[in-house]
Amino acid sequence: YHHLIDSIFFSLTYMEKKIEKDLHHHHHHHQQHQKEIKNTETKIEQHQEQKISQASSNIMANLVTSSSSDHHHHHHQLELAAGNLSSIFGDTSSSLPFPYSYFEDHSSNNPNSFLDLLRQDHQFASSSNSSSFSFDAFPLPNNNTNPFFTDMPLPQAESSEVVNTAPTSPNSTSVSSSSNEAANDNNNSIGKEVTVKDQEEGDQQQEQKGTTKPQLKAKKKNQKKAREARFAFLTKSDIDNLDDGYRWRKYGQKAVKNSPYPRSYYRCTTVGCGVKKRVERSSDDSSIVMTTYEGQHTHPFPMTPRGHIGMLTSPILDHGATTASSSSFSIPQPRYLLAQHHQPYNMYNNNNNSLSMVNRSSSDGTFVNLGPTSSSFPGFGYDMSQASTSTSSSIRDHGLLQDILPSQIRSDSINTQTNEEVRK
DNA sequence: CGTATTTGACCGGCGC
DNA sequence: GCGCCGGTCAAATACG
Ligand SMILES: [Zn+2]
Repeated sequence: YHHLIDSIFFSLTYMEKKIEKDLHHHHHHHQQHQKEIKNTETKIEQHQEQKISQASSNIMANLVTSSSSDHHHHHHQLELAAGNLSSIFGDTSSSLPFPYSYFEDHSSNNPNSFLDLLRQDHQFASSSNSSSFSFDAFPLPNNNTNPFFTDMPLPQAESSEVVNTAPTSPNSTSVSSSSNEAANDNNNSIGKEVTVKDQEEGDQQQEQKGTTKPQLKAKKKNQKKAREARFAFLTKSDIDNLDDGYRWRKYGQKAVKNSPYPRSYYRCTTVGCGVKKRVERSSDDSSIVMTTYEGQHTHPFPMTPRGHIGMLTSPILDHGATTASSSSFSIPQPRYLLAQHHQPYNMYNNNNNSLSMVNRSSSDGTFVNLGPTSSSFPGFGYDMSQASTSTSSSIRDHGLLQDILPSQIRSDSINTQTNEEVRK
C-alpha cells in the first residue's frame, strides 16, 4: 500500500476565458495564495498563468479530497499533495473530459478489467472504494505495489467550479482537462469547439461566452493544429512510470525549469493515434508524478496479451524506477468507448456542464459520465469527424468504433491476436 | 535485425 | 532581431 498512489486529476485548460472567469470569481483569494505558493509559481509561470493556477488550486483542493478506499491512509498524503500540486498545475482548469467513460467501456470489454470494477464502484458510488478496482483498472503496478491505483482517478471537472468530488468519492485523484489552445481559439467559439470538442462542448462554450475576453486573436485557430484537449492527472507514486494500458514511445525529455526532475514526452505508439503525454515529477513533492495527456486515443486500447490489460498483477512497474520505458504511466484516458452508452447524465444541459459533469462524477461516484456526455468528451466524442484534427483521421474511425463495440470479442481477439505486447 | 530510448539540434512563439 | 523556452525531430545508441 505504501506504494499506493493517489492520483489526482484535473484538467488543465488554458482556456483563457474560463480562467479569467475563475479568476474573477476567485481572484482575490487567489492572489494571496499565490504568494504563498511561490514555489509553485515558478512552475506555474511556465505552464500557465498564475491566475489560472489559483483557480485551479481551489478546485484541486476540492477534488483532492480523499480517496478513501479500503486501503488506508494514503489519503492524507494525497490530499496534501494535491494542494501543492494544484497550485502548480494551475493551468488546468476547465473541464475535464475524460474518461470515465472509458471505464465503462472497458468493463464491457474485459470483465476483469477495471472498468467493470469501476462501474460498479461508480455506480455504487461514491464512497465505496474505489480503490479496489482501481487496481485492476490499471495494469500496473499492483504487484509492485503500487500503486497508484488505489485511487482512481476521477475525473473531475476542473473548471472553475469545480466540483468537489471529494466527499464521497473515494478516490482522491483529481483531474482536469482543458483544451489548450482552445483557449486561444476560443475566441471564436468555433475554434474552440473544434479543438476542444470534448470538453468543451457544453461547458465551455457557455462559459466562454460569458467571459469576455480579450484574447488573442485567434489567428490560426483551427488551421494549424487544432489542438486537442488535454487533461492532467497527478499520481502519487515513487515510480515514475506508470502503466496506463497504452503503449508509449518516448520522444523527448527536457529539464524543467525549476525542478530537479525532467519532463518526458511520450507519444502513443499506435498508428494513427496521435495522443501524447508528458510526465514529470513535482519538484515540490517528489512523490507526486504529474502526467498530462493530450488528445484521445483512437483505439480502445492495446491490451496486453493476456487478458487484462496490462497485467494487472504483473509486475512490472516496480522497479520501474529506472526509467521506464515505454509505457509509462497510467491514466485513464478517455475512451471512446462508450460511445454508445447511454448514459445517464444529462449533464450538459446545465449551464456549466462542467459542473454538472463534475458533480456527476462525484456524486455518482465519479466518473462515469462522460462518456455519455457525448459530446464532450473526447472519448467518444470525436468521432471521426473530428478526429481528423491532427493526423490521420482516417484511421481511427472505423477502427475505433469497431473495436469498441465488440468489446468482448475484441478481447478475445486480442488475446489471440496480438499483441504482442510485451509484458515482460 | 527490429524496435525503443537517448540526447543534442531545431523550430516556432513570445517578450523584450 | 535576439534570446529564452517549451516542444519536437532524428541520428546515434541500446536492447533483446
Ligand atoms: Zn493511442
